[in-house]
Amino acid sequence: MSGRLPKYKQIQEELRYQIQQDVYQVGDLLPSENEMCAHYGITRTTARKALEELQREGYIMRRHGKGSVVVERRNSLGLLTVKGFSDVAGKAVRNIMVAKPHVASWDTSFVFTPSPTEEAGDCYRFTRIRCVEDDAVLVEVSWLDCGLVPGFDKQEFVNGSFFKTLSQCYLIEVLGSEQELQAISAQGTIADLLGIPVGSPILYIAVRYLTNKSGYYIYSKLYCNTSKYSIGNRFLSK
Amino acid sequence: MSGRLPKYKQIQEELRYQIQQDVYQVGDLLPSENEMCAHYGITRTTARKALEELQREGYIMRRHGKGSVVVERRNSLGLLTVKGFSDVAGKAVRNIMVAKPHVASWDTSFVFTPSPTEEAGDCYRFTRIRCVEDDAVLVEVSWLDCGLVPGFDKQEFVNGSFFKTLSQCYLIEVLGSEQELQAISAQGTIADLLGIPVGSPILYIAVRYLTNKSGYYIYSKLYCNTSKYSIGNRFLSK
DNA sequence: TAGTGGTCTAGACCACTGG
DNA sequence: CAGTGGTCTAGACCACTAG
Repeated sequence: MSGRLPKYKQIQEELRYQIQQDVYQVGDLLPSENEMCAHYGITRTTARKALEELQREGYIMRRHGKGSVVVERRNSLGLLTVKGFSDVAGKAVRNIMVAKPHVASWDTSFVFTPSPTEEAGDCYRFTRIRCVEDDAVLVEVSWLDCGLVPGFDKQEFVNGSFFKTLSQCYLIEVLGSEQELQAISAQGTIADLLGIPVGSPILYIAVRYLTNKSGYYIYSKLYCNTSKYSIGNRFLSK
Repeated sequence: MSGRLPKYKQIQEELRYQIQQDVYQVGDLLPSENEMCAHYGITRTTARKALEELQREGYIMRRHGKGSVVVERRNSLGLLTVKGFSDVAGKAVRNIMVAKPHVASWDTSFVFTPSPTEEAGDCYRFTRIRCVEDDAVLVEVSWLDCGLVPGFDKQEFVNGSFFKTLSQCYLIEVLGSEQELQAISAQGTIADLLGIPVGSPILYIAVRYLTNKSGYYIYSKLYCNTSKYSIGNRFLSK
């Protein structure tokens, strides 16, 4: 097992949890790097790494000469982070499997063209709807090479999570993703699943996930009704 | 002058330039960390910092035990990086000022509400269109507090760049941004400026830029025609 | 001025990829 | 196996912020 997390990650997650639990509230300063060193018995390099990651995740803002300030978290869809859709702050999220994984052929009408190795064989394909408080906000169609995940159509999802299943059952880790965003008009099935009129503007996101199995990708098409929940994003430079 | 760039930044920019110039092509390996240490006379920490930044920018992909691989750059809008819209790989980008900076009142119909300090006074407002090869793809309406940039309506843009002007004339640095994305239908003026039929689905992005002047922000509304150029994005974890 | 984060050095051990 | 990147230590000097 690769098992144990690096120290900086453990500390990062502990701090993130404390922010989520309001131990540190918006505007508060996190402990300084030196205080963290003393508290955890680590060096500044490790403390900094944890804090830099938290900044990248949008939980804090670091200011030279001042410290690490907890920043306001927006009430919008978890977005585009690598692992996809997860937390809409404080709201109940539900997933509905519309079409269970089944063998299909590759869809070619797509921004990302499958690699030749992939296109030669079949793929598994499945469709889910993501709801926030009973509003269907996202239709997600995903597919991946059959060779990558043998028996995937008979495999139960671990905790209902696709990525957890990949990691725990197939040792596949997602290293990153590429996305293309477009505004389009909702058509038949999609409009239907989202419960909106045909022709409504929706956000279409084509995603290609990079995995640790080189040459193999995971593809998703997301159709998102942004009328109630917009897609939030935060970037911090420096 | 704060002037000189840190070593890691210099190296990062040198490598990025070499990738852009095809000195290193897609699929190529960059020099290893140890090779870079020897070549530049630095330590691994510094070399790593440069490479991590390049990875974050989406130029390379780092693989444990293998090296730093140059990855394919997408042919889509420069996107959502902090400094906004810049390079559409290899295409001519042109900006048209539709409405020069002028004094206006705050727009309240907005995802981000101005802070009380801001709302008390007036603001400067201006509108630009961004074209890629003669296609208008983006309408951008920006505004910011009058107190932040005195005389902004009489100020020529440095190199036509809003951010350069802020930095060089007003010592304002952009530290990051928050964005909300939505798919909407194009209405009158916007449809007109983009040269598309009313009702066409477009991408609407509300942006709030964080600056080094605390309490002051810069706001933008982007209306983007994604039918020809989609918005590209890349995330790499770990 | 004291304390903070930003940069950097010079090491070390480990886990992973490839031949 | 040799070489790579991932993590970590124990220092250092500097620029920035705030009282």
